[in-house]
Amino acid sequence: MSNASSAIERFSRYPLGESQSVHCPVRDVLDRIGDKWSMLMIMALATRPHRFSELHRAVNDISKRMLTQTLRDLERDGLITRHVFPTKPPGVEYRLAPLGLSLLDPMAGLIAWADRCHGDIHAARARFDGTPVEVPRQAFSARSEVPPRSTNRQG
Amino acid sequence: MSNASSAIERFSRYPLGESQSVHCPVRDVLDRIGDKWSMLMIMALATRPHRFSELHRAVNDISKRMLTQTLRDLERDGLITRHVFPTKPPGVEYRLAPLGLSLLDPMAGLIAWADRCHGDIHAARARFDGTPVEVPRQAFSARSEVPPRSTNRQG
DNA sequence: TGGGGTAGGTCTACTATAGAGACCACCACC
DNA sequence: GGTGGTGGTCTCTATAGTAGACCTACCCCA
Repeated sequence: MSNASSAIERFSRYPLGESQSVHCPVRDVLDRIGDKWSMLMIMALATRPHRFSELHRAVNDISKRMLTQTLRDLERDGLITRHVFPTKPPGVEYRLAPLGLSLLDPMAGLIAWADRCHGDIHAARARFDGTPVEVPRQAFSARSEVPPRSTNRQG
Repeated sequence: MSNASSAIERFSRYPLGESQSVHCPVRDVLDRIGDKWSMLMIMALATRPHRFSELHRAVNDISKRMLTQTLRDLERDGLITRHVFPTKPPGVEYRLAPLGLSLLDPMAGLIAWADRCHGDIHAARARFDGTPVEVPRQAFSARSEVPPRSTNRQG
């Protein structure tokens, strides 16, 4: 947590709104790699190049459609490259481009955090789900007709 | 890129498939903070506590519905806390919990990367969109009836 | 010689999720 | 006494994601 304060300073420089998204690399990049599959692809490719179906097996709950689309977007953004081998049937290999490689380091920090903290997160989640909401979320509405929303929406 | 290789080693330890997602903190955490808004909220709250409508103004293209939901999920996972002030009308303040604070550091690395590389990403994107696909993506199907997919899907 | 398997995708239909915007109750202010 | 601001919820619609059939072309096996 040493440079968290410098992080704070850095964050405060960015306008987060959509209207300035052209000035906001954060929005720009988060929209790209912050989807459900992109980081998983990068992680899979981090160790070695993968074939299409290898990736499909590695991340076994992605649909082929989303796999194709994610891979294409990643290629479009220069994070991965696509190599076709003229075998029969042709094989296609995906590998990290230098830009994608440069993402590994910052990603590793996030992964490490996830690894450290997912226990705490689960604990907090269990606590939250178990704790009845004594006052309704809607700050006004003091009317007692509305039930406390049953509190156990264990999504 | 100094510890990218250690990152690679780290990544290779994780099973990325859904079937083992209970063993995969990456999936677990990415599904939470890897959505469209969570990181933006964390960033906004990094500098100081915010009221509900302050957050809405800071990230002006989020709907109130998603704002509520994102905030609640973040609270549920122990990343932020929610404080109600008994003013008239009541005010609600959101602030980073220690767990959320600990996320700032790894996030800062990602933000810095985004800042450094979004120029390259845009360049790659323009290059990709400008480059006609000389061979159809579908590796077989050498039939020339299918047009080269018009290549300019400038999404 | 014909059927099944594999490769890398595409296409269509269905479903889950996000977004838009109305609404709520209350109060301060002009 | 109408307007705007408070923190949300609700419903409806649009968009995105999922499941799964399908495609071409080759190989192996019988």
